[in-house]
Amino acid sequence: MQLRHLRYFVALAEEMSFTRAAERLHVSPSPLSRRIQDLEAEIGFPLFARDAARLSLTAAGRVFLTEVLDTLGRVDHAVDAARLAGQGRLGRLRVGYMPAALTHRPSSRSLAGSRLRIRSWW
Amino acid sequence: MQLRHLRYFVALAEEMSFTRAAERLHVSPSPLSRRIQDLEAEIGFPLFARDAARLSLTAAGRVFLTEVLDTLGRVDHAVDAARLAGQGRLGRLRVGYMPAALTHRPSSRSLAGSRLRIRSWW
DNA sequence: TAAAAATACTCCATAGGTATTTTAT
DNA sequence: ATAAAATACCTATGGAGTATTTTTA
Repeated sequence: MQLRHLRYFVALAEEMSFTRAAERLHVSPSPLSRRIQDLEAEIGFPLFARDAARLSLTAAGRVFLTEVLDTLGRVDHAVDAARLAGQGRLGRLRVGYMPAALTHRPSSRSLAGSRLRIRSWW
Repeated sequence: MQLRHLRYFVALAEEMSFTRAAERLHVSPSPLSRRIQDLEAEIGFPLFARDAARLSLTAAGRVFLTEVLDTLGRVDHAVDAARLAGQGRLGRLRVGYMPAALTHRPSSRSLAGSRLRIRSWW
């Protein structure tokens, strides 16, 4: 499986038309059709239902779309985060659990000495 | 960028040797070397430092490794989740915020009628 | 000098384009 | 009959293998 296949899938799922999705991807409908078939063959189940000339996502396809959108977003994020780290603008991020933060907003003072800043709260 | 490149990167980052990583990937060291170069050229910054015949990850490379491992895990998860959905064994998952759950374990009764079950708690 | 990585060169697999056929409206 | 998708066929690009060179310990 290649990222290209996933991007083709997203375009088709969002456009729901091989013709329009192909335009958006700057390829002709033919390779798009085959890449989608390749993808479905590889994962072993259909992502689209082609019955009655109307394209629709299968139940599996709907879940796959959600997951794939998340995955593609993370690919971009991986590059961004690595670039920032390379520029020294991002260190290791430690994620912890802070019971008091569930009810009280931490003071800026408690973050002194780190590069962390409070950007949002509820 | 292709998933293949990311898998090659992970293998090399974990083995820290083109020779060993190539074995693990069942390819020869030559294409591995070029795919890594391709990847670095594409993202625009080096992931490995090759100085003094000793391979090491750059700061950017360390962050990229973390992010990419997460991404690759999500690709697998996307397929698994979609397959389950196709078999009718997974519906839409709604994630919410439940204040009481922060201090009290929800009763099984409160989940009656759904397919949700309590699998772990703290 | 030995071992590992990079490079040169060739071959093959995968992806894309165009033309054509099929299918449903 | 028309429009969209699938298929056939050919071409082109990207990836892999082998052989060779470079580099460093």
